[in-house]
Amino acid sequence: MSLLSDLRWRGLIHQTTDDAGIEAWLEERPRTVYAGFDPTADSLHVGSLLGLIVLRRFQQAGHKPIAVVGGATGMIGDPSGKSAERNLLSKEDLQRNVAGLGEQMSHFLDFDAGSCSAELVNNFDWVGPWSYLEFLRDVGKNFPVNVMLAKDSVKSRLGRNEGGEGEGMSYTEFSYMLLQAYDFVHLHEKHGCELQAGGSDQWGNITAGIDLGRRMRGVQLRGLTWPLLTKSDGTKMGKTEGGAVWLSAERTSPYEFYQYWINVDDADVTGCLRMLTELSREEIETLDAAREANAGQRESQRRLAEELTRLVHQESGLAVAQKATEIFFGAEICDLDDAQLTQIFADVPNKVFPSSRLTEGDLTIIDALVEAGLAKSKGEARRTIGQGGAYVNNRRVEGIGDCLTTENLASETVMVLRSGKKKYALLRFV
RNA sequence: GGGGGGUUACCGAAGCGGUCAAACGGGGCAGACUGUAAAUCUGCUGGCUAUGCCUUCGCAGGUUCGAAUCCUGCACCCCCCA
Repeated sequence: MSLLSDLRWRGLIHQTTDDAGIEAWLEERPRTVYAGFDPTADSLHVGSLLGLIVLRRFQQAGHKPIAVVGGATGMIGDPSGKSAERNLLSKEDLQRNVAGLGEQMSHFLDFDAGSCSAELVNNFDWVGPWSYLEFLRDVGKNFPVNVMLAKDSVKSRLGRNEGGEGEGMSYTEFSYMLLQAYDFVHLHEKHGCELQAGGSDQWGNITAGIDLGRRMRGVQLRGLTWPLLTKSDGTKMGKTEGGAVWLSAERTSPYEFYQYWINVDDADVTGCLRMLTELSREEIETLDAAREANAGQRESQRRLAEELTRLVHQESGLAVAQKATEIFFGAEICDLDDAQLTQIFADVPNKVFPSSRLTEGDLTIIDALVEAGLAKSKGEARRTIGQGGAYVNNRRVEGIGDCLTTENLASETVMVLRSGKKKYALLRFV
């Protein structure tokens, strides 16, 4: 199957500049494709995962991917899809963020693959040296304002302003598309890049680049967009109450990441499997059929979580996430050492006690629940235990007045206390 | 300025001298069920050194053996008349 028909089947094609010809054009010989990434944070999140995966697929099909980090454009702020003016980031913040993103991308793209090696570039490198006058003369000259005003990203902001709502748009944001358009021309010149891919909200910026290429250099560039990753209820994929789901283990632990995908709705899971994983069409169709027959099995979600966690956090991260899942959902805790427990429960509040309290029988489970913050008062702790909601190392506590002893240690110095289904605390005895 | 009504636990709302740590509903917590879903069902829901003790019904006093409940003053809110 050709790359493009695979992408189509996966639902990754929203629009192309050349529906009829682009498939053959891609089959003809290896091409160079680029996608941009916003350096608004030092880590990518699920929102930008799709871009990485699309580039990865292009590379697997023998094309050369270029990931552009918007060190320059990030200073301006892309108005596409935004209702209000963006806050500008400082140069230093951007530099740090760009470095962070590069590291993450290395897990998705192969930077050492001969002629189709991936490249990571920062558009600050070529935008920075421009002087304002030069830019206006060489680039700005090619942008008819009436065309710019017709772009959706601009029209919606101006329209809102007339109605008295929204904030309109600054000249700075208005200029954003010139910078991104010029990126495309630059990449064509220096890297032979002829195709820009992006989310569907990037269409206006992509076509601006194509127009600029034609005007400045008389070349034919191409564009392709993927649909925005949304859930069946219309909200964005990759958001939790706690904020975005990040790709860095520091911001979103492998366990949380794994859990996010395990919990994807039935209605959304097939789309995620197609768009985000590299499972074959046959495998995905088998999963779909299995899910329709017995949704409770949730094999689809499990595979999705597994594939993505492995891709983002490698085999080791997946193993930790799966072990943590097993434990967080009730498996009795045994045969683990301090280091493993500390890692699995890294996100859980922990409390240190002198070990003498264990040997002297000075620590009742009631006190432990209160001191570890799992109960607001001793009364509440008593109630929880009485109702069968307290667990030590995932084994239900039977006696209300019981004391903890060294017998209860799960490993050398650690004990795991739990209240209810999910509230955990780690007790460390030193 | 005059008259009336209100202020109860996380929220809403009963209670009108003892049986009130305070009905009921929501929320929250725990349990069962289940697909780590939705719905449903059950229990709990001020604190403690715990068959008892302490603190809570706008605030401060008072009456009474006994007050969330009665009286006085204060604060805030709502309505009606000027």
